Amino acid sequence: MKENYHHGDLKDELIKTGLQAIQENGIEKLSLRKLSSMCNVSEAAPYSHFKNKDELLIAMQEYVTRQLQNCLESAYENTEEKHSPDAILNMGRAYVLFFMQYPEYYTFLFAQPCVKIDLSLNSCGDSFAPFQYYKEKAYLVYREKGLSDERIKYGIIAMWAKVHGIAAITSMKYVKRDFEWEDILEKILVE
Amino acid sequence: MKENYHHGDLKDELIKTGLQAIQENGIEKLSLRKLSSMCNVSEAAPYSHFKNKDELLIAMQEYVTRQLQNCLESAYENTEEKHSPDAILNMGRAYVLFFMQYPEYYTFLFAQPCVKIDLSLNSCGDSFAPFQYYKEKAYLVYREKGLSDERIKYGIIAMWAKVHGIAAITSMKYVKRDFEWEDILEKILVE
DNA sequence: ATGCTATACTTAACACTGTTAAGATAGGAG
DNA sequence: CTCCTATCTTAACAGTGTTAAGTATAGCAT
Repeated sequence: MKENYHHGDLKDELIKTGLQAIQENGIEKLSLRKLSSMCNVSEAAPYSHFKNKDELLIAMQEYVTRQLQNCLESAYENTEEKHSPDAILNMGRAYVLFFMQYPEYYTFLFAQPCVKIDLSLNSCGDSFAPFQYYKEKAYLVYREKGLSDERIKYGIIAMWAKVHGIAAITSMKYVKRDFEWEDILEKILVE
Repeated sequence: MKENYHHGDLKDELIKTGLQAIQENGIEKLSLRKLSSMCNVSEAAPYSHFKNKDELLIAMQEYVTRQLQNCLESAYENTEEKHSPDAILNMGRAYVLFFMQYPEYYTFLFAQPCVKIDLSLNSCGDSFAPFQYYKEKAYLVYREKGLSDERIKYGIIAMWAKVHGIAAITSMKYVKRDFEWEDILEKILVE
């Protein structure tokens, strides 16, 4: 029977239902065994597709990171003047909004010891892709302004700190919903 | 024997050696049983002092929060002109430095579902004490400048976002050590 | 079609986790 | 001294990640 053996798409289903479970109950409530039974599969089945739980979590993180990346890209593509500060603001909005839509993702992405985030300006390797993308686009904006490389570097990191800071705060539990993050973002991001 | 029964100070020792363990290996590697054996005590001993593991973690979080609070207070007390922007900058430095000294504390404090952080301006209840303190002192600074209450409110939250953002980034694993957070903080915090 | 083989799965077991129930100990109050 | 209460121990439970050994199936070669 196809019911039992050869699920066909278990690897993907583990990632997707795992992320579903995280959205609902947070990363801490997710166990490999519960996830397995959600997929109608025995407890050891995931080990055919992932070396261990961490490898599955990394795959899930990569999936989320790609989603976030897509949000940033479409935010950038939808700005008319791509070299204007609007580009930075729009991406910032997208970044914050992403973690407001999926508050559990913030902890999942950044509190787990898997994702590598590199903040040096000249990093191109295994950096956090959304920041990499953000950096490149922001560079174009700041360059248009005629800023020195030194100032651009500081500007980019400062911008990242502000955007990421708002995201960190908004995705915290017990943060009141009347938090006017969008106004604040506009005020501190555009200078 | 005093060796076995009536440890005498177990509650405090659990908190302190627990935090020691977190500093070294992070919150994820800390188990109640290992912690118990570190304190030369059986696995069920902590339950005489805490209802469950979460209650112990909350006590540990409160301990760390008090430490952080002390850092902020002495940073404020050590600024000559208490109503100048220097006060805000000094507290920001203290905040970031705290999480650079104990990088594991950031995840422990903010990724755990225990600490409540309330961001509305008029909150006085179970808010995050360091932010509460930060808010009060910053209010005095902004008031000195003659800003409107509306602008003060935004200013404070924006400031908090920037400081907390830098702290979030610096305490991430894989963040290069050449991250000039102090320069950046000075540039984005003083306006 | 048959048989082979690699892949995907199951079952059973292991060590470890948090937690609880029951009982043992010790220090202090009467 | 006796009893009481707080503090601790031992033993057990269910749940966790992980591994070893075995089973089933799909796809391939023959």
